[in-house]
Amino acid sequence: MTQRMNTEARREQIACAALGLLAERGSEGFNIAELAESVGLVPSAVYRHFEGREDVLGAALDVFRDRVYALVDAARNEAENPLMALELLLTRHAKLIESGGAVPHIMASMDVPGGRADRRAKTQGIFRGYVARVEGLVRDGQDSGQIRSDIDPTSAALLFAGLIQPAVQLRHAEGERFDITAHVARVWELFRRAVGRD
Amino acid sequence: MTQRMNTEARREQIACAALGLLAERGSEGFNIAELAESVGLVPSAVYRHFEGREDVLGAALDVFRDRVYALVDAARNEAENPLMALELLLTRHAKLIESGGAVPHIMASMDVPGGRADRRAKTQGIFRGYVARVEGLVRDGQDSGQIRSDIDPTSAALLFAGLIQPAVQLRHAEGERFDITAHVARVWELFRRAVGRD
DNA sequence: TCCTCATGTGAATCCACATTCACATCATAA
DNA sequence: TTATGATGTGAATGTGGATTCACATGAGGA
Repeated sequence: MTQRMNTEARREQIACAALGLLAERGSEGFNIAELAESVGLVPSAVYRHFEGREDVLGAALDVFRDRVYALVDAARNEAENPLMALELLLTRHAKLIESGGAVPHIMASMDVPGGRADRRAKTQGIFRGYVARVEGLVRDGQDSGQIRSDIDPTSAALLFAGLIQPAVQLRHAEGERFDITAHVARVWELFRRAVGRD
Repeated sequence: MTQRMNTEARREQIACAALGLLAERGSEGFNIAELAESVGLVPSAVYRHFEGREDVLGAALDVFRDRVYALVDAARNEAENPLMALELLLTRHAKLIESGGAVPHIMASMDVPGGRADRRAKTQGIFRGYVARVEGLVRDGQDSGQIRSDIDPTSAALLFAGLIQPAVQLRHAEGERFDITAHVARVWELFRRAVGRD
């Protein structure tokens, strides 16, 4: 038998693995059997820790939310000023995409229509929260004078989000041939010209 | 019995209906029973005209591709110059989103990972084609001097695509409360400042 | 040591769909 | 008018995957 674990640790482990599968296969291809195998369990064991498939997906999204928000907060804390925080955030997104990390990948493909209503609501909430945080950075940038004050912060935040989303798709289509780091560097210049105060 | 149709017309009708359902439910929620009902047929009748579910989805994506490309080409033909073509294209995307039209909706939520390999390849091909067309507009804009020539056309095209994608998500989350037309007008100004030659 | 509860297992079930099939019906051409 | 092929129908059938269940096992306390 597999090494036993208390349910709290197991839940966390399963949720993380689920996030990985979700990023890899999408919610359509996500299935319990593969999830169980990826953590060295038998499918039925998953039900010791979760109500069911939807519950697992919900937990995976919670992990996702925490990671995304942590990414923004880290960039905010580590950078010298709001504009540099945005740049740092952008390059970190790019790195995650390059390494196959789940976060921005899911953010981009976030099933707009798919899935149950409550799951949809959750993903949308996560996205709103992300945008709100970026919006906060934009406001700070406006206060510090780096970002033009006549710009609508929400628009700027959505523009920022849009710097990555299409790149993720293209990355998926082209694979290695599409250099996401270089792309991000270029669109960052465009973004700065769009919102910057020079 | 339902009114008979020759298989060509029926295929087209079914493919269009399938695209609608795809936009509404996503590929995860898409099912033959609902599709059949939406065109007034019984599920098994669908198999008179298609090999199976994947075949239907493929046909729906063909319709999708044609519509998207037609949208770009129309904007290109109707506008006076490349920059105005991009603006026209953007506002038309916005209108479609507002009216619940499927096109940009699917473009945004385009299952990056989900689905069978061949279906994925198809959606990616459509996206690449879209980007390539926008890229062509950008090049034209550079030739005509409206767009800075030191900009990478691919980057600009992806930035353009990114103007809409996040907006679609937010629109879905906020519903009517999010005024997509107004948003698009604002990000267009940002886009123009980013790529324009003034 | 023995009890008991939490966790893990393998073998059923269940279920939502896709898919198939034998038959009905209509259009049309001879 | 009748024969034939194309299209539609309803009732099976098949199937992948989620979920349940009876049982096994190991860890920790009495």
